[in-house]
Amino acid sequence: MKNSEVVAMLEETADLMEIAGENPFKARAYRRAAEAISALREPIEDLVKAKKLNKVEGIGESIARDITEFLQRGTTTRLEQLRTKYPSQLRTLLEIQGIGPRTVAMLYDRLKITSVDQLEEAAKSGKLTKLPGMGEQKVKNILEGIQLWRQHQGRLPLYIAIEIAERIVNALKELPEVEQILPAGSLRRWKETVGDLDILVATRNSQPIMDKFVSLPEVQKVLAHGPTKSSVLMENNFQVDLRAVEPESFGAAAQYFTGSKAHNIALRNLALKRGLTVNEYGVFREETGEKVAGETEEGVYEAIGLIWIPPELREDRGELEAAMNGILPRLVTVEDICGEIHCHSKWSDGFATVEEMAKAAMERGYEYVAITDHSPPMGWGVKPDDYRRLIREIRATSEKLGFPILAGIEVDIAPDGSLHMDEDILRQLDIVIAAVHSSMKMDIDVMTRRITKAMENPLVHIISHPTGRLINQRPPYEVRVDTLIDKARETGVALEINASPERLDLNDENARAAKEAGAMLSIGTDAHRPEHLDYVRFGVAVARRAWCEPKDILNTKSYEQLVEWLKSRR
DNA sequence: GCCGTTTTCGGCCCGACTGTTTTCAGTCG
Repeated sequence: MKNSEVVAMLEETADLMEIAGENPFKARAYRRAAEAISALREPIEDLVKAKKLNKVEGIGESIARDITEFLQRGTTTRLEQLRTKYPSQLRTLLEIQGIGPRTVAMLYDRLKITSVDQLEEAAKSGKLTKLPGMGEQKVKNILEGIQLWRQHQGRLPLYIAIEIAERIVNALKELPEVEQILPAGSLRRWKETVGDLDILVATRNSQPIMDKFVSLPEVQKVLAHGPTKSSVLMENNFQVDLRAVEPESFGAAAQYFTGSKAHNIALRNLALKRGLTVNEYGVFREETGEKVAGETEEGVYEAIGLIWIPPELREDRGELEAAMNGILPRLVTVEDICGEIHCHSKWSDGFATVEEMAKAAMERGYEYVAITDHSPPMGWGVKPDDYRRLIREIRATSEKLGFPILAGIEVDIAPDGSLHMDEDILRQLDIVIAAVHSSMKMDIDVMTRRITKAMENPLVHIISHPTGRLINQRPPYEVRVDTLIDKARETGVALEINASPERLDLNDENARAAKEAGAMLSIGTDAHRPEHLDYVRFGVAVARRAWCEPKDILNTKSYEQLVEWLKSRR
């Protein structure tokens, strides 16, 4: 039984409890338990066997009993009872904007509506307006919500959301009323996908800003238009919220709207223990109502006895405890990166010459670049004889430019774990990156062995995009990441954080596990054009979300240190 | 249902917006 199945059970229980109108705090307890389980790194069955289940914060006697029963029977008595009152397919209705658990329950109790189709039918036939609290406008909103639900696109990849955010920020900051403007939310935390965008402005006169915002040309629909908050849908139904606050509250609002939700709840609870309440306007003493912070984010954290926490860490994954003890990591930055160590040239599937890629690295202030073109059997892979010529070109270009260019390769790992390139060539190369590009539907153990075998090869320095996922396009192949991490620590092979924005592979959680295990990580952009070198910011973001410091990242090393490290593998 | 450096009972994050309400419930983030 996978942990994710337990999470699904807990979430279904929580949803049905809310629909059934049970004590909302009970439902929240189930939701918190679901979050706790999904953050677990070990199989939940191990915890049950060790009788450590209720050691997990948020899981008490009762939920522990549910989980144990679920592992034995595949369901729980509680869930079965809830399902007799309200069928589980009602949960789909909760996905429609504007419909919550109270409405779902009423729709079912009064009209036996269980599906989106039935809801649409009832809305169109006028049955809904006969229900309490249902007016014409609400029915209209429900119909629109259904339409949106049908064409729902899900979360946008970070790099696309960033472009949208930058466009909006640039348009709004022209207004003289805007004193400060900041995209907050999961975008500011550099989460790999963004569900919606929260933009914050500091102003003393919000109306002109709100009016301009809701009438931006890209806006498809206005969901809300008030003096402190407006919400719109952009193309692809991407929701953008704009919030306005007074400058005195900007820090508190930035903190609040950056989230994550879990971080904020934990922060508020911590504040309450110290007699303080926190909201988006500031930090206040509970007794007197006196405001003690709010203008800056640093001040908000300081008032609660914490040092400022970088947004990338705000996921309630231990950052509050660390900040309380003043031991937050000194997170790696783009400026710490000394060179690009994964990119391609025209020799394989890139679009620029070796020289153009090297110049792009020089322009970015790097100390070095590694050209790592593909091997066969990739269709565009460089054949062994050509690779010898490529190495000569790299050496000559490096000399001509007076700039260190490492000769490298991104060599394909065959299904049996061998490498698709002649060994004498691999020996001549300064840096060897190995990666899986084919036969991705293997058994998990075979795939794990395939990659660990490549790691055992002393010619290999780095494993690129270790899980093969493409965000919103392709799930990771089945592989035991924990085993790869163990092998990385054992062999000294680095695991890559591939910074290509569609990959971000390793992801933040796996990268953090690797960091904590003491494995080396590298950040490579996998650039196929000079401008792709700028993807480094996405790779650094993953590393920061993984709590990485400069020492954890291979290419924060100087050229000399890197060469020494590469040679030590041989 | 969970939890405890005030508590084993009584709290649980909290404010804005909308649409329906004559003062508030539901939803959302």
